[in-house]
Amino acid sequence: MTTPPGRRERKKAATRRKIADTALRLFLERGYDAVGIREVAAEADVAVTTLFSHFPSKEALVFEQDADFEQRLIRAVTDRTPDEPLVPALRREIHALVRHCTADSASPVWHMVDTSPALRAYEESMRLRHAESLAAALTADPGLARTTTACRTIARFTIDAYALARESADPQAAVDEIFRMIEAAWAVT
Amino acid sequence: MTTPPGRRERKKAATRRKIADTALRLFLERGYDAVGIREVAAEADVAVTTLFSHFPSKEALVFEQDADFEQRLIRAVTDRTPDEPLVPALRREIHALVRHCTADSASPVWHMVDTSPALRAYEESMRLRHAESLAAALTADPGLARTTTACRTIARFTIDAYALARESADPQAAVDEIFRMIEAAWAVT
DNA sequence: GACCGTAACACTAACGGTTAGCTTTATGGA
DNA sequence: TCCATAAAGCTAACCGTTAGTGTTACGGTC
Repeated sequence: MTTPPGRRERKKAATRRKIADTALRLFLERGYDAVGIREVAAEADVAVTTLFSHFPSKEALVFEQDADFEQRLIRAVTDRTPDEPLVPALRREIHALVRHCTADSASPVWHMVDTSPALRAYEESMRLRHAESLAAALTADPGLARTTTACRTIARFTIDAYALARESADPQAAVDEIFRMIEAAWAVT
Repeated sequence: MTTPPGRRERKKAATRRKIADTALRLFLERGYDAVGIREVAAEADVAVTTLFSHFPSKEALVFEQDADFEQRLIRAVTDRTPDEPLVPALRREIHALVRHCTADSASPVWHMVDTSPALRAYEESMRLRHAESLAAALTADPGLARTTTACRTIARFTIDAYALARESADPQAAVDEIFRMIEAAWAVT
């Protein structure tokens, strides 16, 4: 634990980043389906097996920051001030996440995701994992005191809000509209 | 429409059923991952290309009745009596669907689904399609008069209810609990 | 009843993602 | 200095899936 990132770990991180950057660049230049794994590996100057030791699948190359999304959601629950109610905290975080991924700079990536069935399917199963993590955080919060089913339901609804808002013409308004519904749903539990 | 299924169509249906039955039998006997497509095709005595002309993917072999699920959901909306409110109609249908797929006879299949990541991912993207169809039916219902976002939201929530209930220890109770939340969400739109 | 368009099926060969098995390199600690 | 081990590499395949190209047999038409 006394090791301020050693050379080994730095090299590993560099390899990982080089692979991800190369992959994203090629995908955006020529299309996700038109670029093969062998090509990404060659361009990043690594072996195919190395690529797969850093990323579990081709789709995962596109969702590199996967874990960030999950962490932010969970922190929105665990790091909120003791008197702040749950749903507004979730809404605030979803607002921020939607704003982040509908920003102009991120738009080419999301356009690519939206037009590739494989990427859409992968994203959806990712979101499911996030919903499960969020549900676990809700269940663990002693201030909430709801059933497991209620927690899992609100977690799913929250992820739904993100997904629906992202596809909406007016994402921020959609978040508000859906969260009014979530607020009501939470209130009856 | 005056054609009482000709021989051609009967043979096609027979081939389709033979493939699906063979696949399900092999999958249950030896595990989904342990049985390859070439093996299913050989056992059903068809060419691999024939198999893929009947089913779009290996996973689709397991979810043969896919379309039924979707149709039932939509009919629950369109075929309800003019004065019956929406949410109870949806709840009734989800109750029936959950009962159907948690029946003892269906349990081995669902256990297989639950233990195969590929099948779970496929099921989830199937449900998404169903949610979109349901949302379209809701949007088209002149008696509802809600925003597109509200319709899509309720459609997703309904699918969530199905998915969560199926995994719950007491599925019927879970449906009721989640639908109390959906009822409240619908009421505020 | 012969005839033709076509739907269903078959065969081969390949492509692209993914993995197993094994070797090589280089880093961090003893 | 030397060893254990993590990282990366190479080969060779497996598996789902598809394109390309016939071949058969059904169904409607003359």
